[in-house]
Amino acid sequence: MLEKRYDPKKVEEGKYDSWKKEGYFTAGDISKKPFSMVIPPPNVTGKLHLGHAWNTTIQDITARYKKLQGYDVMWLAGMDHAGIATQAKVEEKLRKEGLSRYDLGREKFLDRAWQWKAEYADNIHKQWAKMGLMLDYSRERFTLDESLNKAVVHVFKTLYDKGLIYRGERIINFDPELKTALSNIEVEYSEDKGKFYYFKYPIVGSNEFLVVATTRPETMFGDTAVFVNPKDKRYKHLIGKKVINPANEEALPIMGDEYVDIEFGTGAMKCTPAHDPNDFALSEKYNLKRIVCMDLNAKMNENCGKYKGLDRYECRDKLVEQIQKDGRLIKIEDIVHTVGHSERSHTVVEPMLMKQWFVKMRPLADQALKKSTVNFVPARFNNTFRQWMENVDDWCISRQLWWGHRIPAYYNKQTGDIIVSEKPINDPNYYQDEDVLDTWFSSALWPFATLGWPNENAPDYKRYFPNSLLVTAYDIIFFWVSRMIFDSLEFTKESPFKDCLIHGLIRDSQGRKMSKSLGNGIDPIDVIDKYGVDALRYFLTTGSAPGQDIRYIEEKVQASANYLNKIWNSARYVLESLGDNFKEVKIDFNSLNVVEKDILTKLNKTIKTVESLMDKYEYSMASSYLYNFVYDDFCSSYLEMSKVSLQMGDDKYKEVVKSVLLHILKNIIIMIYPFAPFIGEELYLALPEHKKSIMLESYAKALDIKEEEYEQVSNLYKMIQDIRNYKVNNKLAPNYKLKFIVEAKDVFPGFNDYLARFSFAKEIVVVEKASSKGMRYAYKDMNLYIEDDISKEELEAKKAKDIAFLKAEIARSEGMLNNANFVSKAPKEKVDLERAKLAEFKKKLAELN
RNA sequence: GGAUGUUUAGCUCAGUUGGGAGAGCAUCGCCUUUACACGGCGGGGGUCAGGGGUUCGAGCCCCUUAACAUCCACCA
Repeated sequence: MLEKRYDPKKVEEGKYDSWKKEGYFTAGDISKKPFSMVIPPPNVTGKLHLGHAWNTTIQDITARYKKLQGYDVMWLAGMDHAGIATQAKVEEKLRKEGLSRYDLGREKFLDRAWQWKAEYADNIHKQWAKMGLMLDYSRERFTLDESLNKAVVHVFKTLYDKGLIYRGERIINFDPELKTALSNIEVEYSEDKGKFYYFKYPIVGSNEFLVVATTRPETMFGDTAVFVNPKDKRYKHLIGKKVINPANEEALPIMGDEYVDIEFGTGAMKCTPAHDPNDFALSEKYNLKRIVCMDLNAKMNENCGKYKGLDRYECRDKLVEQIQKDGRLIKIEDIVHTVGHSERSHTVVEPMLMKQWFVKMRPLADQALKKSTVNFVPARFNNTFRQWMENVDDWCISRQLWWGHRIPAYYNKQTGDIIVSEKPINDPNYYQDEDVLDTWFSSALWPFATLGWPNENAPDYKRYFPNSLLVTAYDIIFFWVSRMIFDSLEFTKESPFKDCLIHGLIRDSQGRKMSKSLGNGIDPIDVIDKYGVDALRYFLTTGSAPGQDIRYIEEKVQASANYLNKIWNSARYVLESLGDNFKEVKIDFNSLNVVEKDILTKLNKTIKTVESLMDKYEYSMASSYLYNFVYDDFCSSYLEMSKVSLQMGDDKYKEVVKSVLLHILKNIIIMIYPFAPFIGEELYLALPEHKKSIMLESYAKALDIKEEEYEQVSNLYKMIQDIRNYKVNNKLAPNYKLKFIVEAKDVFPGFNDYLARFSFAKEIVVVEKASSKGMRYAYKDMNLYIEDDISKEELEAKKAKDIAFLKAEIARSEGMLNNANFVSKAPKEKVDLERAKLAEFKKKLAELN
């Protein structure tokens, strides 16, 4: 027998290990149709947060649902080496030991990184288990695995040979703290307070000077020109002359280009080709020198005279001081401008001219735009993807790190010639590039490289690629989804997955992003310990619209747990009702009483609706329909009715009622199970007949029955509600006994018993024509009179209220029906329905008068 | 500057081809009725952001305004 209370801890205990042990998570039943997903591999940097919990729960619901539907579900487990993030963590740990990575050297450092990985992978495995994820661990991959490296190297080489990967000198975003290049999307921009410095630049051969404003004086050592707009009347005459750079006294040409905004600043702009992408473009156009003035620690270099070795900001202060002493500082304004920060270290990135490896994006992006068949859900995210693809720049893929896939390029020590090779080159005349690839370069191959590709005959690749579904949050579309799409189309000639389900971000109760600095993060494990994992899963995946952000609200998790407790207790009632000698009988729908027919019909409709919504990944709406059925139709209505049904009729019918109860319960359990697998399994195993696990079941199936509306049953439910209402309004105790007269041609068998149970009736009389003066309630083809010492005023008040209501309805209905357009243009059913309503209202009104 | 989203009950949010506005929490009243007090029953509370349009009919479709949010681009 079930405990009185749903206790998540007890329910969850042992189940995950047993599922795993039984091999339920392992795909490979080739008699079934495949359904495949790959987990977005979490970084091996730390604990999983609520965002992961949300993302993986969506996938797990899908996996469990598809499995019950009869698919061979393959949900591949895996993790990401997360180059920058992990290396930063490992280095931080080393720093606490007083070491730097250079003290250890590459080999030993990587040993430490692998140790770190092992430790955190272990954490992640534990958290996945807690969440109940049916991941296929037999196929687990890590982005640095040998097999993935093979794919990475192959992709690199192929793209290089096609000219789609090149090594070139361009302005990249440099993270001075982590000392590596970043791609454009690893830079986050924010509105920061800064200063706008106005300096005098003396004009050569004149007493005049030009005022130039800058936010970054330290880059003045890299200036190679000053630009003005040729249409700018103030400066037009100066073009071709020279000015003195107040930082280093060098003469710079004054040049004209329409790029310069006349309105902005002073209209005169210093040009620093090696430290600004726009200036770089100008340098290409006018063939200007490019002077790098910082080293890889963001310290000033030998081009900066006495400032050499200073930190960039220190240099800025000292230089401004110097210029002020020289009398060339005009003013300093406070401004707010957007500044790029490293996504990982949050330091201000330095745009710098460097030699790096790039993926030439245009051809790949164009192909992706033309050929992608990925179906984004919700569809609007297709636009997000397309827009990014249409405007994408070349992708800087080299990182000055050690933790990652090392670039398979080898340089000739004498000539510097480059060989890109899939196999290591051991020739002593060559040395390998020191850099590694951007983490996303390998993640981009995840859907196929994990399945054995580039071996196109690998069994998993043939069976599970393209993937059926990918689930991720919208903030990862650029980093990952789009890159999987273009790599997949280039290398496999197919889109990597059929559907791409996009969800939002989880925020705190006030709508703020969860972050370490705010200290508003929530550990899923704490939530699970308090409310159970099923409640957390239910909260995360219900009650929100697809693609929207959600807020973490603890009360909602509590509410979810309460709902599960409700299901638990309804199961307890059903199972206790079955008794000891219960034998399930086949339900013959046509021989049932209407009350049973009514609930089975509602169940049927629920199953169909829920299944069609689940098929569309509309988990929130599916759960909402199920909730309404469980709460209103089953628990609040039928479950109470069944108590009467179980006392009616012969023993045979009792067994039928029990079988109906069991049928409903089983279907509820199956439908709630993908959302709440632990309680689902627990209740399933408590059923009198069951398989070894609910994981071996099939999904809920609707009965093949005629789905009618059972008016008499709805009348009964309405009647009960009216009687309860009557008692409350008249301050009568709920169990106060009253006499009822039911006016009806006939009522279904047991009608009086059902009504009596809920109304505590003193007496129920069913007549065809009543002459009662009691309070009257009207239903379709039925009236109810409550015999009581009711005052005349109350009766009159009720009657007046009823009349007013009916008159209003009649007016509304007539308004519609007198509208010739409505009658002629609206669908016939709607018009007929309205006519029927009007007739009913009129009839009732006539009866009242 | 470009794009997307949001605006519905006190709060947090659902609302799938347009056809009588819903949930959770909160609130008020009654009830320890034998599945459940993590409960039951009943109630109150909304000109669905404003304006215009299409339609017989609009929370839903179109236009427009406003506020908030997010992303992309630019910023000497």
